[in-house]
Amino acid sequence: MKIATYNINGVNGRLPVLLRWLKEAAPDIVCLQELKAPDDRFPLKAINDAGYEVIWHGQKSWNGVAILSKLGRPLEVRRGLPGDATDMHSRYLEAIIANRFVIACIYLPNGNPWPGPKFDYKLAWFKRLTKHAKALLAHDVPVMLVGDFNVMPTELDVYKPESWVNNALFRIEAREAFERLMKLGWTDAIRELYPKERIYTFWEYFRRAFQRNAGLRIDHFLLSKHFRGRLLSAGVDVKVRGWEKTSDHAPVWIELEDK
DNA sequence: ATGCCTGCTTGCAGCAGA
Repeated sequence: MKIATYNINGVNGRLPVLLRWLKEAAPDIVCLQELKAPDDRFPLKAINDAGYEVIWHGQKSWNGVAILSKLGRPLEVRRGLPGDATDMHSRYLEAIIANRFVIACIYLPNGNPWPGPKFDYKLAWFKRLTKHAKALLAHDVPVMLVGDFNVMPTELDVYKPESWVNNALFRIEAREAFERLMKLGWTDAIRELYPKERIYTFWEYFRRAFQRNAGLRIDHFLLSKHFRGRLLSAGVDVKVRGWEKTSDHAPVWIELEDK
């Protein structure tokens, strides 16, 4: 079973890229972030025609998440992260896949500029996520948190760490929040298989970042202990970042042994 | 320190992204 995450940066503007990648990579499950479209502008027919059932939570202009599946329609269990009824951003969607596991599609706030209210919102969101993640783990069923966490966990995840220390994606408070989440018992799937390699999932549009491989690793798969021993492979479809009209993120994927 | 690019908007310049 192949599961992917892809910050698409505009699901309609990038639709040709998305469809081409879906056809080539053929993942069974896909978490999308940054749809940048309201619910009624989601390209449902194109996604269905590509062979996927889908649930989505859109929003005008910004944010928006979706879960695509070839294994039957995802059974939605939650839209929106609990803990703040006033938070209207579409950043969290949780579903059960094929009665086998829970998947949470996550688009964690960017948080820039630091310092400021956006950074405070990021940390607050992180705190809510960690609390909810703890509750999820308490159910003792297979669960994974998948998506754009907008955090580089370590210096290995940044092409030039010293120039990012005051950026919301790499501020120590954000890294510590990520670590607190991880300490609940999650496995970072990419790092599990590649503990020491420089692996990036995002490259800025400017400064010829992609050509220079000046990238960041901010899209992650966090797996509960139930998946131990089932992680077969993982990777980043880097070439997609080089396509015309592409997102600034590349798709990231893992392959799990079927059970 | 800022902008670099890019998508989105009851758009045409400003915001957000990372």
